[in-house]
Amino acid sequence: MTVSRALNRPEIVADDTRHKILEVCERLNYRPNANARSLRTNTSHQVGVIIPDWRNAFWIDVVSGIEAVLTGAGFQLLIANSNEQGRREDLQIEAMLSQSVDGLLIAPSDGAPSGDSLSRIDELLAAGMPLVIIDRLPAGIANVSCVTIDNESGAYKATRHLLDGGHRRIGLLAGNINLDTGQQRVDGYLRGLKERGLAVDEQLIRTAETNAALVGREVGYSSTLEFLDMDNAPTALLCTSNTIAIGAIAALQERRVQIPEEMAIVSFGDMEWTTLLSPPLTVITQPTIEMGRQAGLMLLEYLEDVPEDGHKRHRKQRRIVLEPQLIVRASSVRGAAAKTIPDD
Amino acid sequence: MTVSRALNRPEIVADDTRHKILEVCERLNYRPNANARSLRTNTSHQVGVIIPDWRNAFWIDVVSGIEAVLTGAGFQLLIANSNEQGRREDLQIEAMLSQSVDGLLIAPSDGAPSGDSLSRIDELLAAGMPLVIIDRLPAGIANVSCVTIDNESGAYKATRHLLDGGHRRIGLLAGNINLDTGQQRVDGYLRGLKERGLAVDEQLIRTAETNAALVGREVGYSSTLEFLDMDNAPTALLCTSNTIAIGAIAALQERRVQIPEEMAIVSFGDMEWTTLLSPPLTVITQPTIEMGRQAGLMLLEYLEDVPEDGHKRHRKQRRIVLEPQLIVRASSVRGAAAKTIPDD
DNA sequence: CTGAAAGCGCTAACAA
DNA sequence: TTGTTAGCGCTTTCAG
Repeated sequence: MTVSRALNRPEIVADDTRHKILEVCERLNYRPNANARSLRTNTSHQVGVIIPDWRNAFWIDVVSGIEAVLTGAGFQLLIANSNEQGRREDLQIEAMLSQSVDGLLIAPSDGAPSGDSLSRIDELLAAGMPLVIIDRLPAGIANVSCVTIDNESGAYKATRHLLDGGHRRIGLLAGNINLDTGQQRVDGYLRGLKERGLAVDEQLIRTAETNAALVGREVGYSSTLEFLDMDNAPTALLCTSNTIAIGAIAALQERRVQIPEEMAIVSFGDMEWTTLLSPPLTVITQPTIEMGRQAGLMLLEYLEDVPEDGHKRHRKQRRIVLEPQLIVRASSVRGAAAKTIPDD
Repeated sequence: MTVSRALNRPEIVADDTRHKILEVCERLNYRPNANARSLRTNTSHQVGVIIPDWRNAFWIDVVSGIEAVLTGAGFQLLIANSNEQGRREDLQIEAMLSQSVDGLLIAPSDGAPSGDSLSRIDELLAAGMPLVIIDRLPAGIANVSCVTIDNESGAYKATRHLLDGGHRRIGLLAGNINLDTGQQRVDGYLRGLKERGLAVDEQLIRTAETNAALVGREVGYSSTLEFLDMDNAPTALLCTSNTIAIGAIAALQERRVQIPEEMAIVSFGDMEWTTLLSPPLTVITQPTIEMGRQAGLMLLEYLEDVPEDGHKRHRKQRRIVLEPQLIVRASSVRGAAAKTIPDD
């Protein structure tokens, strides 16, 4: 039918024909079938987004950034939660390919030591699928475009801030160091210590097996209790995630440890409630929404880079690293007013 | 090809043929095209979920509940965020129908006084589309299955709790009363007062135009300041949402008002951080995940009610109302230990 | 500018 | 048990 033309490129159809068609469509409540169109054109205007944990506000913010960019450009989002399980991530990639998504935004899960989904990601790249990796960059994959946050820098800033406050023993509640993001935070902490010529006490570094929220809380709680029981307890705590901080604060409150007098505390991730605590929490804010936006924009470039020549163009790989900021509040400084530390 | 058979109903295919087929599929990295299948079978194994604000943990929890049930049953979720805008909601329903989703789960937005999406919902029902409404039930629609929370009861429990604590002037920071949920919370508050024969002071009831998170915070903040400036200020606050509570607490802290001595506070919605506040926050917990689960299960019933007779079966409408619980913490009682008030 | 024909990848129905 | 045919609703190509 000419109907298709009228709907897709109205300009090449005679005015009155077009009006007639549109009117009839309206009356019949006609709705084009997206599946048929996708089948024919091999394009779906859908983009798959795979995140490891959507109960975590961090990821929701990232997705918000992605959404702002991508739905504005006419794409629909298919959002999947891998739950930090490589197997699930794999299945979800599979499902999205079946839906013939036009592109993919993936934050790789920490699971799957099998490396299964890593090789899948390589396959995707080889096949020319528009793909941008978010936040985490597993060691195994190369030549991929990504948007990440400089975790090393964030941890370094936080550590330096605590050292500047006179702390010499800083407990590090690191998350999952199997993740590059986790390891980088440890690195930043170590750099801070090294810069001041301080020795590293391995006992002050605690890690977790996974980034799952519940586990984070539990690890924050129990590790903090262990710290408090040490002969030579730390005087400051650096929590590498919000959930860890929640557990840590719960432990401190339970033991009636004064913050910041007896224990200073800094955490990754600013939340709406961090200013409500007594004292308000010093944090390293992560540009989550911005990370999503940038990743969306980057993907969009690939998406709009139409393969006119029949097959996938060879694309330049791009990397963006976003800088986190330290926001100093009372939890880490005696009598301090809140202020933002500018970037170096 | 017989391939289709081997993949979909392996049992009706000879063993060796099947093995051969599967092996070849593996080797070629074959992936069935979901669009083609949907086109042919008119079923997509996709379910659309439309929520008003995914930056709000409330809705994310609801979606988690839905996901647990539906992905377990082999359905993929299409999640859309209407941002409380009726127009967007409308477009999203439209888009989902285009994708030929098998069913729809909708939390209607408070926008669109046009009633446009209301009539759309009626259309969907008339067309026999499996549909379950979540959390909110706009006045205009009838004969629809839904899962909601008893907001009236929640507000009533909270009010009674405060009255039992000796409070006689309770400020109500109501959200958007254009929403049935908002109005019900006001009703529960009024019932509490009435039961004790107390007069209602309209000045103590503040409402907002929308449920957007930022607005909630702002309204909580400014209304609380106004309360504090009254000659006859309330001695207790009932916040109908978390975001409102955040604003209210910020205002109280700013004015150095002692909680609960000078102002008791109760809020809807338990969050991971509510116990970290000083004092910990008394809340009405809403069974969000359970609401999602129940809605998912309800939809699943419709989905599995296969239209063998060729067209949509006339289905019984069902309604589930979930009961919220009051968790008493120190923010509403002097020197109280935390405890849960059992249902009546 | 509009119509006709073919085919995207799949499955339902029927035939072998 | 397997192969064949047709057609889901759309767009593309080629004729009119």
